Amino acid sequence: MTFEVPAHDGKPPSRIRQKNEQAILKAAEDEFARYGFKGASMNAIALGAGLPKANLHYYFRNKLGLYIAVLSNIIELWDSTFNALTAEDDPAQALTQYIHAKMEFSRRQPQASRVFAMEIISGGACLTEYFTQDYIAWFQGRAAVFQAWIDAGKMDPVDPVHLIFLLWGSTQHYADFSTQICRVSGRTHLTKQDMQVASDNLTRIILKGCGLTPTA
Amino acid sequence: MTFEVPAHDGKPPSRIRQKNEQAILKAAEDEFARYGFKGASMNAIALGAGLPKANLHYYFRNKLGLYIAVLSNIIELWDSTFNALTAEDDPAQALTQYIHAKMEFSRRQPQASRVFAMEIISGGACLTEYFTQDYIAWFQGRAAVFQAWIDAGKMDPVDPVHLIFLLWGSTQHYADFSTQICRVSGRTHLTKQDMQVASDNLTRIILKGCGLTPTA
DNA sequence: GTCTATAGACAGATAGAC
DNA sequence: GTCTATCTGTCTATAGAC
Repeated sequence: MTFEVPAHDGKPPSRIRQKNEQAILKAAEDEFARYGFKGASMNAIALGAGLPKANLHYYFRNKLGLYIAVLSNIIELWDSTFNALTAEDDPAQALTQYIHAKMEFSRRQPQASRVFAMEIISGGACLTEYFTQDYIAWFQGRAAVFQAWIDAGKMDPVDPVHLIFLLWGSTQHYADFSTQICRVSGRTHLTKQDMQVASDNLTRIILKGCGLTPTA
Repeated sequence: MTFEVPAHDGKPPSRIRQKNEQAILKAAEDEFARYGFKGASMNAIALGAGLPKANLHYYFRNKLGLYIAVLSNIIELWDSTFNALTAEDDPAQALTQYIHAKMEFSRRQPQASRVFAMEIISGGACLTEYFTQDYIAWFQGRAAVFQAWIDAGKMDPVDPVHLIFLLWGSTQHYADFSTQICRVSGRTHLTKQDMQVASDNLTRIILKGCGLTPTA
């Protein structure tokens, strides 16, 4: 899961370096979320970070290196949340928490979700080394948690793999498609309260749909 | 819902014109689905359509005009499917059919779904004239169908608006994120059978989650 | 209607002074 | 570490011959 590409190695990062790298990564996230890898402009990222364009190439080898760095940050965040689920958990409680965590992520870091979405929609060429055999094994291990719940009679025998896609698709939709959601519901942005209502509805339907009783 | 931008007006379209326009629209759909509006290249579209680059500007005013034409085709297709739902329908049967129709759309026209997804993720600037007051009214009318089912005691009192987002997000996920779905499940592409299994699982969970009994 | 040639803007990347 | 100036290639769009 680690394919960070540091521009320079060995030396301990100075305070200036850390601050500038963070500013660049933030500006890059916004630009890549809006235009994807190919459509993004290094010049626009430099402007957003408040630095001359040449400095980007000092901190990151090139456009692709910067893009990979942004993607890595996102993916680590996602995987750690999903790893919290275990076969020993109560499925109703665990799924409620997971849906809530994913929705919180969609609320707080929508740009990160969008960069990932754009990359996948574009064919995911930059993630070929991420989707390794190790990743497939990891995913199957995650699906096995759901299967364990089913085998223990704790939930309906739904297809675990498709349940995962349902969880991912429905929660990320609130980050990736928030523009559409706002327009049709006459909002300028999704508030914390809007997201709470959305999260509750989603939890209610999915839990009941899997034969689970909501937790108090 | 109609903002087609013909490059030339009045005259009846010749056979050559129709054929070339179709070839351009198809190539444009592929290019825009992969790179979004800004990242797409008119040169690549021309290559894909088997025409010199200058001919694109003969048939379409400019890059934006071509993009709008592609987007229009997509949106008309989506809306007509959603319009099929009425308050008089049996909700279980209607939702089953709608999910199936949306999944069929994700299977047969994934590129169209991706162009729309990219546009929304990018902020939907090109769709501002699409999301009018008329559209909001239309969307509320659609949500009212679900509310009618609820008021008639035919289904659980879920939030109709969020149910719609769930239906859209979960079905479009199979078009937009098919790359990721294929990678984690070790497939090269999603077969008709894969999509049938996905559709059945989705229908099962959502129907039960809304307090509906699957139709025979 | 078709296609070659090209204009003019902007892309990513780098050299080299400070 | 920072920043100006610039190189090279690609972008959209168009002019004008056929």
